[in-house]
This record gives sequence, structure tokens and C-alpha cells, in this order.
Amino acid sequence: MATKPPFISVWARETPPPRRGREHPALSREQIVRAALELLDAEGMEALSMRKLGARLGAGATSIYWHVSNKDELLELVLDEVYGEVRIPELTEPASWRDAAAVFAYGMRQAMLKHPWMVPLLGVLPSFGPNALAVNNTLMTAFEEAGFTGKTLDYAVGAVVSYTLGATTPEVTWLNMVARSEAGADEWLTNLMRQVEVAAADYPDMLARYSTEDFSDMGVAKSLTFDFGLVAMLDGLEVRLRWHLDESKPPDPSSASPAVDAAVDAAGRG
Amino acid sequence: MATKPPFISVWARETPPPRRGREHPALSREQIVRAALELLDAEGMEALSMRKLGARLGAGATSIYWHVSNKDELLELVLDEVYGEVRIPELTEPASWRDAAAVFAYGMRQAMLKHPWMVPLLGVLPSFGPNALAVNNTLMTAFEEAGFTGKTLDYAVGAVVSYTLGATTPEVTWLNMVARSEAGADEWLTNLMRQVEVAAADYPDMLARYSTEDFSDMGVAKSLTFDFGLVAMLDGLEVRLRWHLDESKPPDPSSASPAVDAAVDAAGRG
DNA sequence: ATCCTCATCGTACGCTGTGCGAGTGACTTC
DNA sequence: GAAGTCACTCGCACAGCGTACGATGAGGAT
Repeated sequence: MATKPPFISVWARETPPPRRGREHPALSREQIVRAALELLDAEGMEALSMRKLGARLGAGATSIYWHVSNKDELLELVLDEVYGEVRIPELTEPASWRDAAAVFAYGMRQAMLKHPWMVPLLGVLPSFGPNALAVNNTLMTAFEEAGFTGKTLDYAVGAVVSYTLGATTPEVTWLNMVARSEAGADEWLTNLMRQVEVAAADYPDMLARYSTEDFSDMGVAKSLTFDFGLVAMLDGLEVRLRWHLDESKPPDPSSASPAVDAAVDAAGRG
Repeated sequence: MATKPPFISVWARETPPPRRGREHPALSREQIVRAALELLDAEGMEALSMRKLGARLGAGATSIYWHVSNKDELLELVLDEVYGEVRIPELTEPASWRDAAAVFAYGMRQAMLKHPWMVPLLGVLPSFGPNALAVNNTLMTAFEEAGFTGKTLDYAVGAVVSYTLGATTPEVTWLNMVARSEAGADEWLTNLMRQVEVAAADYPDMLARYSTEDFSDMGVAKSLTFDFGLVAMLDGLEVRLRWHLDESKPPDPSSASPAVDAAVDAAGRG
């Protein structure tokens, strides 16, 4: 059992000093990353192999390894390239932290929907690239100007980012599945529904709920769901912002009722 | 370029009727799933190959394919097995929907931290298994008893699930990285910090914020962050529950200020 | 004893990431 | 001009992957 080599983020490793070399190298890191991005968008994650990427660049497969030390490293670069698409405009109004958050959330969601292959990567690769940092910084600054400070600032920004990620992930999973079902999405969906109905026979409430569901305009429904949760989160944060500004203590400092504590402890021991 | 076969969820495919066969087949689906789960927990995703799994079961690699048609299908089964660990106790108090949500959130988070390999899977495989449905159903029922109905019910539950997923994902990514860095976590972290400082030189605010950060007790910090966002979300939902019960319209039906609309539209076109 | 079905397994195919060493051409130094 | 250095490219090879396929055997049913 060969232990796998340690993971070192591109952004954490020493970059060799640029020495003068040939004028026109055939390959460049930017070029490779761009080609990889195109390939991923066109055919998805499992279509990206070093050989295919090399072929697309008119180069040998292993030539890539001069510019990039790993496939993981390449993926880190591509991922940060996507973060570059998430642009948050300067919003100078006072208390426009809500707008900044909303623009980020929708931008991030759009990026994830446009590049579905990136979603699993978020669970494996860190997001320390310059573009990811820039996005994060913009959000931080907007929240800071609104009055969030210290840990509350981190908490609030983290909450918005978390919701955005978590809300979009299953959406992308769903779309991936529909896309992969080659047959018409309709027939595939009814097939799935029938099976789920069987599996969910034990839960009559669930069946009742599903039967009233409208699957015709899924896109709109997903958007509404996303917006609902986002606004709910922002409202919750706004309450905390007021507490923060007034330096008033929240009425109940902890979320945990005794019942919750007990259940969480039990789960922890299991 | 061979087009990949379509994806068909385990839960959506026809299961062959059980015919009477040998009394003691050497392998069983449950056994395989359990062994796969152990292997994944012990050595992570990329250590799970059909050959290794077969070896661990004292069987040939391809024998597994009698009980499971795919590696993806096996992973779907293992994933649902993990959902089985997320148990939400019966909370019969009125208005205990908050407790139910909190217990789910902490349970799900714990499961994800315990089985880090599952996080990327959430972006690829659907969660239609019986255990996943059970968890979802319990949450739904608790919210319904509290007064959520119709689409608002879906929205509210979805918001809690989304936040939980999205908040835990980067946590797991982080832990994975630290674990993979073979060298002491401390030295690895300082190394990363140095590089990030260089990369973030353009953002003086960010540097200032990071320097006041305390990295000593990361676990506690992450827990606090998680709880903060969760309670914020629940507060936001509680406001909506009251609107819902009073059938009063929210003061501002949409989150979108003109500035946000413009920005979102621009992103959509890009 | 014969047949039929369930279940297991060995082999093989095409694919993957990537380590290694040889090759190539341009620039620097004499 | 000659020699050397160095950036860069590439072919080969290795170990491993998922899994299609056909052979093989082990029971129960007849």
C-alpha cells in the first residue's frame, strides 16, 4: 500500500524564480488552464485527462507537467479561474451589505450552474487562489463598512457563503443527473418518481406532499427556493448586526435547548 | 471518444425479483456496503477500488458486480448508509421545529466530519435512498407541525439543509488538507499563511483581519461559526413562520434592490 | 442422474496519472 | 565560431483503475 504523496496547494508552494528562457515557449500555464476550462465545460470532469488536454493543445501529454506539477494543481488553478467570474461590483451606498451579499450569492450560484464539474472539487480542493481571495475580500469589506466587526464579521460572511454553497450543490447534482439520463428528462423523471413513491410508501405525509408538487418549471422553483433561504439568512444576520451595533446581548446566547444538547451529545458519542 | 453510459440511480432502477437460490451466498449487498464503508473511513476515497474491496472480502474483484451493477451504485448505497447515522429523535413539544432543525444540522455535520469522503459525493450522486428520505421526512414533519405548509414548508426545510451542507463542506475540505499534509499541521499552516500573505498583499484589510485571527483552537472556532449561521437562519425562518401563520404579507416581497437586479442580470449575460 | 439457475472468478481491454531520461533548440559565455 | 547551459518537449513505461465477458462450479428441483 503505497501512501499517497502529501497535498500541497499551488498557492502554498514555492514558485521558482522566473529565469530568462526561450522567447516563445509552445505552452504556457494560462493557455493550459484555459484549455482545461474549455474541456471541462464542454464535456465534464471525467473527460479531462492529461492526454486529451495535451492533444487539444497540440502537445504531448506529459509536456503539461513542466508548467503544472500535478493534476490536482491544475484543477486548483482552473477552480480559481472560475472564482474570477464571480464579480461583485462596488456598492457604495450605506448599508448595502445586503446587496453585496445577494450579488455574491447569485454570482456564485450562476458560476456553479455554469461549471457543474466544480461542485465536487469544492469538497476536495481549498480555495486560496487570488480570485477566491478577492471575492472573499470584497464581501468582507462590504460587511465591515456596514458595521460588522471582529468575529461577527467572519461569522456573517461565512454564513452567506455557506448557504450559497449548500443551496446550489444539490441543484447542480440534480441537473447533472438529468443531463446524464440521455433519454428524455420527462420519462426519466417519471420513472424516478415511481420508484421514490415505492421507497417512500412508509411516509404517507411525504407522498401527499410530493403529489402536489409541480415539476413543470423546475428552474423557476429552484430560483425561488434559493431566494427564500438567502433572504431568510440575511434577515437573521440583520438582527445580529443591530445587536452588534447596539452592543446589546442577544436574548438567548445559545441555540441549544436541553433536548438539542442531549441529542447532539448522543450523536457525538455514537 | 466513447460516450459514457447514462446514469441510473440505484433507487430508480428495477430490482430483480428475489428468486430462491443458494442458502449461504458468500457475498451479500449489505456485507459489501459495510466493507466499503469501513475501507472509506479508514483510508479515504481513492483507497476504495473494486480490487481492494474484493480482497478485503476474501473474494474476487469482479464478484462484487453480481450484487451491485456499478461503482457509482455502490457509492450511492454507502452514502445512504451514512444518512442512516443521522438520527433525529422524536421531539413532541409544540414549536420544537427549531430543535429538530438543530439536531439535524449537528447530526449531519457530525456525519460529514466523520466521513469526509462523502462530501464530494454530495455534488455528484443524488440522495434518494431510504435513509435520506427518512431524515428529510422527519424534518418535514417537524416543520409541518410547527405550521409551515405548502411551498413555504419546502423552502424552510431546504434552507436548513442547504446551510448545513454548505457550512460543513469547507470545514471538511480544510480538515482533509491538514490531514494530507503529513508534516506537522503547525508548520504546514505557517507555510500556507506566509504564502497567503504574499498573495493577499493587495488587500491590506484582509491582512489586518488575518493577523488578529487565533488559529490555536480551530475546532471550537468552527463550531461557533456553524452555530452562529444556523441560529441566524432559524431566526430568519421564524419570522417567516409568523408571517405564514398570520397570513400577513412580508413588507418587502423580494430581496432584490435595483442595484442587485442590475448586477445579477449582468452576470447572467456574461 | 439431469438440468437449471445463482454466484464466483480469471482474464483481458482500454484507460488513467505521472516518473524518467532522452532529445531539441535558443541563448550565454568563451 | 565553438562549447556549454538551460528551458522546454516528448516517448516510453509502470502500476493501477473500472468493468465486459465467458468459463466454472455449487446447489436445488425434477
